[in-house]
This record gives sequence, C-alpha cells and structure tokens, in this order.
Amino acid sequence: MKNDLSKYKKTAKSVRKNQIRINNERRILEAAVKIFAGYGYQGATIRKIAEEAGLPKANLHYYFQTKEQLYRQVLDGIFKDWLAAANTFDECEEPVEALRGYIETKMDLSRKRPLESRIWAEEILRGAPLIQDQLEQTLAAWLDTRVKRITDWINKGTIQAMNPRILMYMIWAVTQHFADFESQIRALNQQQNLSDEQFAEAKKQVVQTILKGIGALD
Amino acid sequence: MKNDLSKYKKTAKSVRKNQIRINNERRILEAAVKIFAGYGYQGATIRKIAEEAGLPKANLHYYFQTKEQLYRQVLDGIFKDWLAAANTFDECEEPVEALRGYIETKMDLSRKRPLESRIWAEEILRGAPLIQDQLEQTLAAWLDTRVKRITDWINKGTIQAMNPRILMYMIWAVTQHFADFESQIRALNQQQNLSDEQFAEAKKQVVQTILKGIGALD
DNA sequence: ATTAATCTTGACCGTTTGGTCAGGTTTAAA
DNA sequence: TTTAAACCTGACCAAACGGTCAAGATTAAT
Repeated sequence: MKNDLSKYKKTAKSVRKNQIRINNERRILEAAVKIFAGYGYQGATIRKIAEEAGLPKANLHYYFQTKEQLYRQVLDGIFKDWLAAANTFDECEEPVEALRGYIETKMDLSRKRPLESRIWAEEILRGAPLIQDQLEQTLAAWLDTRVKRITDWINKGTIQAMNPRILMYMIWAVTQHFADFESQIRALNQQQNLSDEQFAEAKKQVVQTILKGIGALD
Repeated sequence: MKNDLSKYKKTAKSVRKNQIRINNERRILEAAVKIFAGYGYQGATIRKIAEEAGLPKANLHYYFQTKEQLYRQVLDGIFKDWLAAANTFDECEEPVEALRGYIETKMDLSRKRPLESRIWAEEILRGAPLIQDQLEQTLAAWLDTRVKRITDWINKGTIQAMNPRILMYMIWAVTQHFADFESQIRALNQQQNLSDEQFAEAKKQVVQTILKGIGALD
C-alpha cells in the first residue's frame, strides 16, 4: 500500500499532499486526458501517456497503480465538471432563461473541453462499464429533479406539454455533438474547425430552435 | 495476392463469388460489427471476432488480410446504409414532409441498427482516421445539395431564416444519440431500454420540436 | 547529521496481440 | 478421374502490452 494516504496524516504539515505528488499527479492526469481522448481506453497505452507527461513509464505506476485506476480518476473529474455546469439550470426561475443558460453553458463546455466530452462519449458508447453506478444514482437523481422543474413549467402552461426526459436527451445530444463529432463537422466545413463566429452562430441557433420548438418563444 | 478477385473472371460461372466465400465473408462481417461495436477498434481482437463467427482465427485472415481491412469494409457498409437512408430527404417537396421523413428514417435506423451507429460514432470520435476522404468528398457533396434545398425553402419563406448546416448537425446529433448513448438512457430509465412505445414517443417529440423550432409548424 | 519516508527508473516478466505459414482438405472445372 | 484452384487450420512468431521490482536518489522530519 505504497500510496495509502493515511501516511500523510502523521504530521500537520503533510496533511496536504506533497507538492511533488500534486504536480506529478496533475501532469499525468492532463496527459491521460489527451491520450484517452485521442485513442480511446484500449488504444491508449501507459507508454504514450508517460511520454506525453514527460515521465518514465514506471513512474506512472507509482502514482496510479493501474491503467484502470488512472482512467477512473479521469472520468471522475469529467463527471464533476459535468454536474457543475449543470447548476446553471437551477439559477433561473423561468424556462427561457434556465434552458438558455443551460444550453449555452453546455455548448461552451463542449467548445472549451472537447477532449473530456469525447472520453465521456466513448465510455457511454462502450456501455458505461465503469460509470454505470454513477449514471444510475447521481445522474438519475440529478435528472429527476430537473424533470420536476420542467413538469412544473408545463403545468403552469409556460411551455407546451411534452416528455421532459426526451427534451433533456435532445439538449445533451446537440450540445455534445459539437465536441464529439468535431472531426465530422470539420470535414464538412472546408477542413476547418468552426471559427468562434461560426460557433457563436451555432449556439444561438441551437438555443433558438429548442426554445421555440418547445413553445417557450414566440 | 490470394484474394485477388481477378481469378474469378476466368469462367462465366465464377464471375460471381463462390457461395462459400459469400457465406463466410457475411458471417465474418456480422461478427465484426458486433465486436467492433462492443469493444471499439482497438479493443476488438481478431480472436474475439473469429470466436463470434465460429471460425478459426487463421480463417479470418484468409478472407480479410488485416484487421484494418476488415474494419474498413465494415465502415463502408455503414456509410452506404447511411446514404441510402438519406434518400428520404429528397422524396418530398415540402419541408415538413421532407424533414419529418428524414428524421423518422434516421431515428428508425438508430433503433434498428445501433451497433453500426456506434461504430460510426467511435470512428468520428477518434478523428475519422480512415474515413476522412469519404467525409470530405461524398458526405460533403451530399450535404451541399441538401443545404441548397433548405436554402430554397428559406427563400420561399416556408421556414424561417437559419443556417441549414447547423440544422442538419442538430438532426444528426439527436437521431444518433438514441443509439450511441443507449446505455446512458437505459441507466436513466430504470435500467430498461426504451420500449417501443417510449421510442415512438421520442421520435414524435423530436420531429415536433425540430419542425416547430424552425418555424415549419404552427 | 541521521534516518526514515518518498520519489525515481532501467530492466525485466508473463500475456496477448495481429499476422504468417506449411501442409492438409474440399470443391469444381476439364 | 484428374488436377488445379480454393479453402481450412494448428502451430508458430516478433512486437507491444500492463505491470513489477530492486536499488539508487531525493526530500524532509528529528
């Protein structure tokens, strides 16, 4: 148990992880995100991640015992960002503002962190072998409370009748598409990634289409 | 060049591939779709595919020299289905019917052939290393002609002004989401895949939201 | 200054991978 | 019936994989 964290509790100063450990774990995790996103879980190798991080391979195993453990930690980080972004949904009372804020936040996240979005997508694609529990518990609970909010809006007549879950699936699908299918969009855009202007236009149109589509606009 | 097809041109009868070859190639391709979809390109192994097909490993290499060649053939089949489904778009004159038909066809394809959708998604996710040419040429040309049709509708005032490409991205995103993120949707649906009724409801709502969202309904 | 904990790393290991091949069997044209 | 093409497959291979380990270097508490 070389990595048992209890060893750090012996002195007041080392309750915090050593600076060396903090730095190296961050370097490795950043490299892991790049490699996992570019090659997938199976295609990624410890050697490639080590090379990307500029560390010898054996050193990675000192900080993360197994490849799966490293991958799990990457997934955990992504999941946290995901939920954090979702808070936008709760900050507004009215459907137009709440949904617009949520869609825009998710679009921005796709734009800013496409690698993480792709790692998430691949994990789901493979049947979510490592994060099924999180999906069934944390994410399901998160979705339930938002479904209730949407249901309230429907009952008040602010938006038209519909299945709130399907609305959320649509929002997730569209917002993540711009990260996950970036290479397809690029191939269809004269081999150029969407410019900031093009992306802003896409964001606007996505918001407009969905909000109007559920009868919250016009 | 054991697999050179020119050898079949020697007699009239063997212009057609041998029945043995036809059967085995089909069995292998069907097994390959299952394994590639379940494990990804890197995670899939020739051994697993051979086992799934019920053939010895060496026999696969007799029909498909390399793993990449087999994978390419799988991708080609998917791309053809994809384009065939797209014809629905052209059969109707008016936007409501054309788009409704296209969205429903793509949703049905996701429902009926989720494995193929996932293989396609993973290929794009990885940066489309093997199908970039097809995307930049065939798919880009396909998209261009549909963009023109949508632009005509906009000019006629049948639907509101928008960027037709972004509309197509949204349609692709939503329709494929139900195949690609099936495991996430299942985890959020009491660990049950969407029933036929739930899927029909989703299809209806997707069509309704998008058509209304672009001002083609109500 | 001592020493124990932490960090570093080249060399190594068993396993699995995609792919090869020789030699046998089956198929079908002549 | 002959024979050449097509098909089949167990055994094998080099390379790459995730992971281990012993031994040295560095860090920091005493």
